Amino acid sequence: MLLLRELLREKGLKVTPQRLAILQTLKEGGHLSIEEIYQKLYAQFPSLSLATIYKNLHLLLERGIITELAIHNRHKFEIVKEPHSHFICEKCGKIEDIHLSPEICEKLNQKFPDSRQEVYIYGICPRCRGEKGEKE
Amino acid sequence: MLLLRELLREKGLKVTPQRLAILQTLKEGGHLSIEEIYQKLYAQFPSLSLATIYKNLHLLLERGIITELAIHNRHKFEIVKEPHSHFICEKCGKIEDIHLSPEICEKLNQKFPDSRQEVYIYGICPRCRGEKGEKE
DNA sequence: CTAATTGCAAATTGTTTGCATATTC
DNA sequence: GAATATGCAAACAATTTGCAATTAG
Repeated sequence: MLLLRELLREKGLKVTPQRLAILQTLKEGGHLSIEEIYQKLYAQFPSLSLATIYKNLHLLLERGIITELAIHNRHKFEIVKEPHSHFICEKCGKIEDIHLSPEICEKLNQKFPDSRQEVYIYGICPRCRGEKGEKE
Repeated sequence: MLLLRELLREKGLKVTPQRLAILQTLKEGGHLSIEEIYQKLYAQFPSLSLATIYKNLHLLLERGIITELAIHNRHKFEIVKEPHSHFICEKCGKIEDIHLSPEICEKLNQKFPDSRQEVYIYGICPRCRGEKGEKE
């Protein structure tokens, strides 16, 4: 289990309540947009400014503490963790971490050594698929 | 070889010089951002407005004539063609179409039936890797 | 105490909208 | 001629910057 304050110190960043809160939110929320982070934090930090979030996300990206997902035009961020891919439901918009099978990963790595693969799978999630009364 | 004007008519869009130019540019350029399209067209169409490009790209997306690539935060567009993936050079930023091996495609389709996969491979392209005098 | 961080307001950049004019079919 | 498209300017939204006040180490 990663201690957020240590993570920050390790990377040479000061530990501030705002930073911890941003990381904590990402940790809980999984994949969040800037606006979502702002909304979630507004309750505990009415003084928190968007500028601070922007500045921090840039810093955290730079230091490799978080990554940015390119889900079409909605930027999402998540804390760096083990390599994984993403499934995006085209109906409800939910994003889920998925793990490709070892064979696929191996094949990709074989074909593109020394590279980083980002795989996005767009489809309908089980929940949306299964629901009888169409949600929308 | 696809005739752009027919493509437009098929989809119920009127054929205008601006539209043709935008499509032509995309066809030649491969993957272009809005700004890039604008730059390229400015020479032949000094009157062309960004608003027109925005409006047209939305329409073309809607009708499935073009697709949008989510390359981190730089939106790129390209004309719809056979399924393919993209390689992005982290050094020079070049984007190249790549084709995954049939085995990988098959495995992905098996694992995620009825879905669309977007695969981005980030690495250093041969040109950047090979050049002795570092470009930057 | 020093350097980094915050948060405001202003500046900048990116995108969308309304509407009068022009164009396509 | 009717419906659609263009392009301008204005509106709106997203992101960045400068800076004085505050905080972490």
